[in-house]
Amino acid sequence: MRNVVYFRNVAQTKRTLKGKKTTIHEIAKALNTTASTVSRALNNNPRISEETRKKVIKMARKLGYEPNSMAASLRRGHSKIIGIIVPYADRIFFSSVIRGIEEEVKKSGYNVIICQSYEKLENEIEDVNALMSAQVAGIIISISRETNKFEHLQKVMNKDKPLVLFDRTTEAINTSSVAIDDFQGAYTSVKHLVENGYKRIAFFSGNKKVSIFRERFRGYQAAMRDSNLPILEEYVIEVPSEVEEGKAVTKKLMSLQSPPDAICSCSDFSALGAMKWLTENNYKVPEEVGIVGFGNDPFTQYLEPTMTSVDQKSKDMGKTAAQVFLEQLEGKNSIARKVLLNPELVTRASSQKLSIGKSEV
Amino acid sequence: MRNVVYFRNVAQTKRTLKGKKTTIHEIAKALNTTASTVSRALNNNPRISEETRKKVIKMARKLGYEPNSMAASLRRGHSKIIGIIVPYADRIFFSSVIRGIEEEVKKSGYNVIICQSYEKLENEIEDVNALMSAQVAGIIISISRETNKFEHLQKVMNKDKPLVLFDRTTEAINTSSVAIDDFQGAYTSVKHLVENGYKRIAFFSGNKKVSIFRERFRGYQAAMRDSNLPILEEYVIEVPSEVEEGKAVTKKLMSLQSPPDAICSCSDFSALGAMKWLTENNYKVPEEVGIVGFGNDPFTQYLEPTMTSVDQKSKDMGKTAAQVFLEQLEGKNSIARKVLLNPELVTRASSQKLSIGKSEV
DNA sequence: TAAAATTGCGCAATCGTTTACGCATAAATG
DNA sequence: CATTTATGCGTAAACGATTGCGCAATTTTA
Repeated sequence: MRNVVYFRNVAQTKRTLKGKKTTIHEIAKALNTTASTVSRALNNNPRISEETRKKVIKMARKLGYEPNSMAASLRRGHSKIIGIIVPYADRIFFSSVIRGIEEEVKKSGYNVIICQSYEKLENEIEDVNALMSAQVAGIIISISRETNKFEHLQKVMNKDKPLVLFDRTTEAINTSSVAIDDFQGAYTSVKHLVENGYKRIAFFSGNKKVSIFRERFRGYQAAMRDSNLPILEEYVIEVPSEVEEGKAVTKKLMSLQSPPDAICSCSDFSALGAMKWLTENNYKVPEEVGIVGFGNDPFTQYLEPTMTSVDQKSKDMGKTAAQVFLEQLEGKNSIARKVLLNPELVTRASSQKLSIGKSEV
Repeated sequence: MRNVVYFRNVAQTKRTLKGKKTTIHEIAKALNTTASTVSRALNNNPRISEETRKKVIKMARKLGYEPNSMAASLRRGHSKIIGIIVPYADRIFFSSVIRGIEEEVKKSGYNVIICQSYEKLENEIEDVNALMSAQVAGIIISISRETNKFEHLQKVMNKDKPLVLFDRTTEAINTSSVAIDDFQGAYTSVKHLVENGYKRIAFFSGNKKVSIFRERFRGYQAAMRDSNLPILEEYVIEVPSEVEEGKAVTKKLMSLQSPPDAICSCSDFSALGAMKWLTENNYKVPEEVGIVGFGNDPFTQYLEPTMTSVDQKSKDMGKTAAQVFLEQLEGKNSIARKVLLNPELVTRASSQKLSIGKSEV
């Protein structure tokens, strides 16, 4: 089952010019000075004359000097590398956050090293160890679903290294975090549905053990209450974030005596399942049933009808996490920050039975 | 425009236990031996007795020893970190490859550090420098569209560090690469369309300056020729990978005197544009026009109709790139390998006007 | 049983920087 | 003009591991 069509082996140019990598010592020797002067010149230390600095830089270039940041890091006690741990690096949400972080920290000369926990606590712990061993400047992490112990994270803090949680946060350790306001996300979704004339609004919940899902559920409850709508027990269902699950649940929901006329979901995928089942069974979306997803996965904009969804501001989240991290790193404040970002409801066709073209009631 | 709802500042526990990180020297002292013995014991050096090894490991654990891999790397001359450079880390294709690489190299104790070139040669060069400075073991890269000089990559090779290209490769430097067989991908797509009864097959090409697109075009040509179908000049169009572009081009195509009855696209997005325009204008897909995309982006499976597309084997590609890299690293062969993976045509509804339910003509 | 090989471990150099100290010389201050 | 203060740079000790070399003690081989 090797997926290889053909290998082609090409003789490779013998690498000859072994060129002994040049260090600051060579530069010093060439300039008849010492390594300390060179180091200082290269690091813009004010205690060096402009003249010397110029000469050093010139010679460095001439000799093709390339700094060894590992040696520097060893001496300094930490590197300019930031560890990131996510459950999966190829989920659009996480890869987008990663991109946001990378963009932001690069400005300050940092790089990021990526680890995946695959939702396993065990992997997460190993990753933390590997990162600490690599002497990262600190860690930015979205904890795995499984994580219920936090010694490994506490250890990071004990070493005085910045630790920033994002999206999947916890109150169990006292450190900075960045997340979206999940309550607000769900609240806005429901309000939007109400404004568009839907009244019997079902809720696809997530695992209530996870705080972000509890928050979203609270948002749903509050919005329903504020809209003077009843919260029916049979309308609130825990649905895994899968298309098929969404289909199955929708089928059940629609066979109730009094089926819902809208679905507010905690996941784009279960929302998609709902939409698929409905259209396959000749229900009109959004005319008969309105749908709002959560996550604003790219696919939502390509569906027919296009799907309204809550955007989680992933890139912003990355950027903000990076900022909080760097702030912590500069050591300005040893105070834990809890940042909540505003989610954005991206309204599309699936939730607007009224006034197609207009925006609100 | 700061997207912050509220900050909450929480007093942070004063970190007291400064605990002087323990090194192999402390372990040695505690055991009344030397650092070399400890180092050897910890690294499974055969020249150490099992008894001593046991004692060392026990003491290491007791003292909460954590290795400083930077010190080790400095001594060794390279770290156990692999640099990855991609145009964008949040594109599903790249993030998927990254995941594949990470999964594979982790087994050998390596970590990956991610850089983004944003399709700029300038960034790519800077990234290479940063990675070299960080003393990475080597680099795995998908070059930017802009990259037309290769000194920065040659430099990596000159330092005897493995360099592996993936997807976006080049013949300009003599190093290993992993890509899919783009010719085959397009060829199979067209053959599939022919087998499903389509004859007037248009081709959405990419930028012909890029080799992967040239290959795909060759695949299209060959398949048409092998099927005894004419290649009409007006059916071959260079279309940027955008939904709107796909729409516009399709509109033009369908207003030809003799419009195509199928579209083979080099991009899922332009293919989606085609499909959107067609359904919006009351053409039936796949009955009147068949469509095949390229990339197998996740959204293709959620469309209505579901879209046939060529899967680029991104995770496999990552895995393979990692394997080739590690092989190169072990230094077994200083021979450049050019690996081509087989793409996989994922057949769905958009390309099968015949025999819905059956598989072939 | 003498010679050779193996085992187990210590010594000390090394990887390439950074940085606390110290010491001149020059400039600023009173 | 005598003190400070500032400027510019060298000395040498880290940072924490790895490893070639050497030397006993033990085991194997002939």
